[in-house]
Amino acid sequence: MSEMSNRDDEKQELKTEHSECGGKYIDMIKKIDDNMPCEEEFLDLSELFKMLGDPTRVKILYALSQGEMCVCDIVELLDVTQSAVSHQLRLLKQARLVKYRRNGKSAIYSISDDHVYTILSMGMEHISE
Amino acid sequence: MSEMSNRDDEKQELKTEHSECGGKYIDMIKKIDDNMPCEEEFLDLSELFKMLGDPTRVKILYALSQGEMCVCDIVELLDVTQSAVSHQLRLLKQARLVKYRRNGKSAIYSISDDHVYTILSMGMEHISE
DNA sequence: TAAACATATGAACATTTATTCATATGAAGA
DNA sequence: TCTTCATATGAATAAATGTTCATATGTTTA
Repeated sequence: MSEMSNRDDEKQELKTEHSECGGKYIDMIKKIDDNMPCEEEFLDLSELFKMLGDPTRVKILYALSQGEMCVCDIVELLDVTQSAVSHQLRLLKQARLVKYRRNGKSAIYSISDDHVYTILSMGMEHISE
Repeated sequence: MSEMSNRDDEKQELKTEHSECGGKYIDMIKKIDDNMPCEEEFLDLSELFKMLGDPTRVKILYALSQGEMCVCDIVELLDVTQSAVSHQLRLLKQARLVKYRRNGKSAIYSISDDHVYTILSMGMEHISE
């Protein structure tokens, strides 16, 4: 987790006492606490995963991982309403997980960067253990 | 996404027609559809990410990624109620993302496998782009 | 065995979230 | 310009989720 930098300047004072249970771990805990990523970082991280934490969105992302396509293609591929797809695409767009361009009447969506693909694959690998 | 096998035997008939918009993509869509992972697979996948899609759980997992620790250590490290931590640990345990053992009065929790760590790191990398 | 500590859990509550339905916007073609 | 197709969006609703509070369970020690 070396990528996690510590941007939290107003970090809380470390308690000088520790409950009995983990007495021997105090130093370890203190060290971890000093390097804890800040609240905002955790929020961003969970926000990212939250986007992947819905069947419809994960399907959409999987579909797009195969190549860019328009909304009606997605609607046909998955068994989801056009409206539902559109709503979810908006969320994915806001989260910058997908991008889109207009082509005539169509809106062509695609995965915005390779990380998304990688994370999905990791997830897939995990669940098939 | 080669890890995604197709376990869905009762797959829907492919529509023979396609709306005008993506006419030229028909073959691509058909090919993608044939290889779509099944519903259950998508459910499992989104379920996994859902577990990572909450600030408290992500914090807990981050803490545990630094080493095993007991509940009260986690409570101290994060700024969360003992009850909230316990509830979330139960979910994480159900999802097999963490495991635990008892040590006297304490319950020592730890990350159940390396994938979790890897996925977290990927996520971190993504949000700091 | 009684008290203290560590953790777990059920119920209640407030919030968030995803879908649906109806409709609006926007682009292309007749 | 009128119609049609493709997509977007607002409001409403139902369901899922996370926290809190109170309390239960389980373990150690006096």
